[in-house]
Amino acid sequence: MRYRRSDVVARAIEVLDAHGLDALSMRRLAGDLGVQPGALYHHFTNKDALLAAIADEILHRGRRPAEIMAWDAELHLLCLGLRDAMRRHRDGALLIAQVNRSDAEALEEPLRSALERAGAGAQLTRVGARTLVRLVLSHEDADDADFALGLGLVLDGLRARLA
Amino acid sequence: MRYRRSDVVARAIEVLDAHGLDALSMRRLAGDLGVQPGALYHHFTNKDALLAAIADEILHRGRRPAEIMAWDAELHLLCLGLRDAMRRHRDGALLIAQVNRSDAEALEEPLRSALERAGAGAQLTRVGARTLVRLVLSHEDADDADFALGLGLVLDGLRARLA
DNA sequence: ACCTGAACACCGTTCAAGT
DNA sequence: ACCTGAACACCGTTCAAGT
Repeated sequence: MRYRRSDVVARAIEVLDAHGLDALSMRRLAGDLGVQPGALYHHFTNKDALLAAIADEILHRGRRPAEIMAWDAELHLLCLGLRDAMRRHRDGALLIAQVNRSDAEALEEPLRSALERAGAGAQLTRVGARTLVRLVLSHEDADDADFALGLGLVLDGLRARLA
Repeated sequence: MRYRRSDVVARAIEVLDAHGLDALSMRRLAGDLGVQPGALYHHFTNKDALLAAIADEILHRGRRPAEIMAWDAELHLLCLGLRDAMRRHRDGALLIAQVNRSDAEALEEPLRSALERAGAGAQLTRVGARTLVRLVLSHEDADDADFALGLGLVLDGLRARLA
């Protein structure tokens, strides 16, 4: 048997979409790939590393090119993009939230730079980016109108402090 | 061996505080209580039911009496109370968030009634309560000043729509 | 009613040994 | 370098049988 690291991630995403995060075990994945469980540890130091690689793949698929626009419009767009990337996969929000607990920087970074360009101080940048990311991650189940309203609440608060 | 349902919950909270949510297994808990694993299933239908009972206990310990005050001050106080209850226990936010995924009503209800008294419509009540609860649950790690700012952002948005 | 004993069907992870 | 085989140390849950 021979396979690449990226094959493991690709197959893992298929398992995720078809059966959910609970079914995504190292043993099952190894079985699907026709390999012994221990073999996966040659490509990933542990399960968290595999989940991080999956999250990375899911998020990079949903990347959009940077455009020049107002800071609040950019934040809005970034949040919608993150939401879309999550929602393309079963348990996407659950997976991203789990990975985000040990590495919050990656997801928050684009939001931070938009807030900094808007003239936000260190605290408002930190709290604004974190609040928006967690809002997206925790509203996977909400419909689009409810999500837009929730996002609007936070953006209003930011506008009141940055206008 | 003889013990009550409440003994199981009490001991579970001790395990939680001392060793974290990962260490809180049915088997370990049974061992601590000097009982076979299967015995716990006479008091709780499954592990989720036990976790729900623990969450219930943690939240009821942090209950405060209702007072007459402005709706935004009440929302602020309810969120602080929820945050305090969570933070009294190791992995408190993680536990509550997990239980909240299958039963969101219980936590949101007090916030909903405050928003309704403020004259919010059905959508704003629903989204406002959900956003605030999830904000609290996702900011366990933030310090008090950052949390207050994050809460202020959302409350500003609500005020802009309810003033 | 409440618990034991024992099983069933799983996990993540490690590691000597093979190729 | 990459994988197998086999083990270690765990899980949640069920259920006949005992008291």
